Parts: sequence; C-alpha cells; structure tokens
Amino acid sequence: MSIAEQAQKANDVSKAEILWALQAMNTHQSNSSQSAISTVFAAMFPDSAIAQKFSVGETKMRYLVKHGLAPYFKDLLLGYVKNVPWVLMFDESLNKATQQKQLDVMVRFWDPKKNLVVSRYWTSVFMGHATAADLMSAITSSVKQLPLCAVLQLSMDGPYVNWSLYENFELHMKDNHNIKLLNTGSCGLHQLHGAFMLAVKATDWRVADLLQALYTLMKNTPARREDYTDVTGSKVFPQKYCKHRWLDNGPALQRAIDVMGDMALYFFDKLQYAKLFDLIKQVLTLSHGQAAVERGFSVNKECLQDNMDPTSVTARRVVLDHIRSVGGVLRVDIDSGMKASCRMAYSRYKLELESKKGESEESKKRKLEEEKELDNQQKSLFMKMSETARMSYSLYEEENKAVESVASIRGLKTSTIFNHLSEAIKIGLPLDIDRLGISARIIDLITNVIRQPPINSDISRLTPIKDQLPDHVQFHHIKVVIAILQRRYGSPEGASVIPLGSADKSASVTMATTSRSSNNKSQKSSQGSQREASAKRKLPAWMVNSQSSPSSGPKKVKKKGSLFSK
DNA sequence: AAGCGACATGTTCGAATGAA
DNA sequence: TTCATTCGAACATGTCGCTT
Repeated sequence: MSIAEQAQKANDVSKAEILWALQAMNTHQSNSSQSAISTVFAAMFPDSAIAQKFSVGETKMRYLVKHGLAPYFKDLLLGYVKNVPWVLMFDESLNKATQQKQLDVMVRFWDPKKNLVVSRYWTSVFMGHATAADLMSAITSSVKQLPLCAVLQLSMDGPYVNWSLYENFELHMKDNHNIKLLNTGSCGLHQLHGAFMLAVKATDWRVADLLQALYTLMKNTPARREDYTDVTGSKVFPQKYCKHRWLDNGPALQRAIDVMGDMALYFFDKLQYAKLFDLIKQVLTLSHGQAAVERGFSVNKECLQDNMDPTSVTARRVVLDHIRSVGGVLRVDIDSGMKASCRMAYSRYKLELESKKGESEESKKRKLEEEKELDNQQKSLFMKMSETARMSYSLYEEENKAVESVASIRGLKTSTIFNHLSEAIKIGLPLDIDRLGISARIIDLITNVIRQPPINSDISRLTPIKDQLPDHVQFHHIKVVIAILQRRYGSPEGASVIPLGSADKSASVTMATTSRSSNNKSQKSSQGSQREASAKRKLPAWMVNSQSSPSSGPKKVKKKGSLFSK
C-alpha cells in the first residue's frame, strides 16, 4: 500500500469514528456502553478494512467528545456569531446530578444559510449561590470569547427576578463596549408582535380579516378543497395565522400572496419591503420568553449520565446542539478541521489529566499537613497522660493487643489497664472501644442508669451505679462509659483537657477510632454493627442541652459530681 | 528505543433492588 | 420502612502494543 493510500485509509477510519461518536451523542449513549463496539463492528463487517481498524472504547469516546468535537463545534458557532447581531440568553436550574445550580447560556441570531433565527447552546456555568453579582460574573466570564459589541439584548427570565442583573449587565455593556441594549421588557417579542398587529390594523387593509377568511374558507371543507384543486390544479391552501403573533405570520402571508396572485403581490412587493425584511430579521432575533433555554434543560436531562463532570455535560450538549442544528448526524460536515481537532483530542486529554494531577497532589500535601497537625495534637494529648498509662495505651491501641495481654505483659491487673484506657478516652485520644468488649447496649444501659434517678448523674461513687445494673456489667465497664460521657459532656469539674466539642463531634471521634482499627475483611463485616452502634449512641436533644430528663419531674439541685450539668 | 494512544482494571458514587 | 447489597456509570491509573 502506498503512503497516500495509507493516509486515505486512516482518514476514512477517523471519519467512521467521528460519525459513530456523533451518533452516540445524538442518541445519548453512555461512554461506557462503547466498550465492545469496536470488536462488534469488526465482526459485523469482516470484509471492511475500515471496520477492522475502527476503535472507539469508553475512554476514547470521552476525550473525543470533550476535547475533539466540542471545541471544534464551539469554534464553528463562534464563527457564525461573529458577523451578526445576536441576543444573549440565559436561565438557571438545579442540576440534580451535580447538585449545583446550572446556568445555561445560549445565543440567538439570524442564520443566513437557513434564513431563520436560530437559538444555539453556548455553554453552562455551574455554581452554588446565584445572586445577581454571581450571575453577572458567571455570564460575563462565559461569553468572553463572544463578540459582545454586537449584543442586541439580554434575554430576561421573568419580569422581576433578574432586573438587578439586567442593570449590571447594561452598565457593563455601556462601560466596556459603549452599547445601549435594547430593552423591550421581560418578554420583548410579545410587545413587538403587538406593535406589528397595530401597524397592520393601521393600514386599514383588513389583512387580518383577509387571512382569517382565506383560512376558514378552506378549513374542514373537503368538498370545497376538492373543487378548488379541480379548478386550479393546485393543492396549495391558505395557511393558519395567529392573531397575537404577527411576526410569525410571514408564512401565512406568503401563502396568501401565493394564492391571491397579482392583487396580493401589489401589497407585498419584494423590492419595496426588502429593507423592512432586514429589520424583521433583527426583531425576530429578539428572544421570545425563555422557550429555547427552558427546552435546553430537558436536553440537559437527556444528556446526563451518572457522575458526570460538568465539563463533560457541557461538551455533550455542544455536540448534540450542533448535530440538531444541522439536522442529523449524517448532515454534519466532517471536514479536515474537525478531524484535526479530534486528532488533538488525546493530547488535550493528557494535558488535562496532568493539570488535575498537579491539583490533587497539592490537596494531598495539604491533607498530609492536616494529618500531621492532628498527629501532633494527639501526641501532646498522649504526653499529658501518666507514663504508666502511656505504656498501656500504646500496647492496646498501637500494638493492637487485647486488654488481658496488656495486663499480663505489664504484670498489672486488667482493672488497672481499664483505668489507663479510661484516662485516654477522657482526654480525647482515639481508642477502639469495640475491642474493649463493651457493646452499644451496655453503654446505653449504663448511660440511662447514670442519667436517671436515683443516680441523677452523680458519678462520685460507682457502687450505687453498679447496684442499679445487671450483674454482668462490671465496674470497668462503668469506668469506661463514664470516661466516654465525660469526654462528651465535659467532666463535672470542668477539667477537660481540650475545648469540648458538641455531641456530634465527639461521636465522630469515636467512630473514627473504631473504623481506623478495624481493617480490611473485618471492616466490612463490622460495618453494620458499627453503624447501629453509632445510631444508638446518638443522644436525645435534652441530653445534649444538659437538661434533666423529661421524666425526672421538678428540677433537682445537682450534686457536685453531677455529670450532665455544665 | 521512545513516545503515543487505546484499553483493561480499579475506584468511587448514586440509584435500583431486595431482604428483613 | 429501613438497611445492605448489587449494579451501572464516570473517572483515574497503569500497562501494553503500535508507530515513527
């Protein structure tokens, strides 16, 4: 095969791949549904060299659309808008997938090729808050590439919502481009329709009556229609016209002209009205409500897949918008520019990945620093314990030894080790409570007994507490639970070591300790019980607010050792 | 041999599904 | 109704084959 032939073949393959990508976008196929397509094509068309070489998988589809087709179509659109007066349209909605406000920006202009006004999607901006100032900066930044000096109008959503934005934009246009925007109210076209209607009335030519008469004359009358065709040989009938939308009545009028012959031509001589037509073109360019943008939102929904990056959403819409605007996939002109853009897609994609990597490394660094900070905090807490408690804590938490092993290694009683660990909990060090063998039920049980009469949060003596509890609850259980509660609500003397967080915060500390220590296999199986435990540990509001129990009747004066008083 | 491009594999997330 | 599991999607990363 000659070099020229090889090049031609590569070109054909590129074309096939582009066509397929366009089709995939047009029918909202997911990127991941592309995974086996290449092999299927090769199997379907074994005699085709192109099919054998065709390859578009999930990854390639993604960057082909995002970095190849979308930028190319955007450039194309920019080329159209550059030479004509245009209208800037926008609207916002909630994007449920990204949970952000999605601001769609569209442009509207007269397309000389189609001889029609077209509304085209330009881009979307995603944001959280959307005040007038936010919208203003989002809009101006998104249309930077567009020729703002030719903006006719900023299309308005409603009569009241966005006026402050409108004023800002008007000011911006005046300051930066010395342009006075056309202000026709919130929906300008209705007024202009009305204006044309008045003008038509003012002629006293009874155009409306004529159109109405022509239309009703041939409507719902099969016999009359047949006669008409028999006599004239024509199957062209008067068109429907709309009383309220005179700018849209062009086709009806044209049809009237066609069917009325010389008399109608007398009124609508093309030469005489050529200039008027230019004006009408611009007037039609003015937006009519928000129909186009609003319709765009349903297109957004169609384009949306799971976990989609905002830029991917935008890219998909750009491609889809182009396909629809030219009237289908097969009508898209796949020229050398498009192919070149698609060839650059991969390198652009790589570049994006690199820059993202840089960002994530930076955030990783930050995270590491934060962790270090936390570590330092823990270290200083650790040093606040007695030396013997430090040893027990290290063996239990860092070397993952059971309480009994710690006791035997250190030649101490297990109750002593429990004392050490309670100390650690009290000052806020992370500790795997699950391994202590104290279930969420026991914690609940002890907490309730402490809270309610006759204990009433008095923790100065453990025996009365133990007396209220079942036999299987041990003293060391009570000690640990008291430590947890002290950590959560502060010790009675207010002698907590670090500033106290809310109940939620301390609960998260407990969770962090449990999930940290349970790893791999055990993590999955223990997840359920952990979740259950954390849910049960959740405290009622009255407890968080350090109020007495609702069932405890009139408030009693708390004793000195009272736990839940502040 | 080097670099590019495509794919396989892994991770994360949310929705759907199904069991308790 | 709640909760866990499964499934399907996008996105990230590493690897390998092809081209120059």
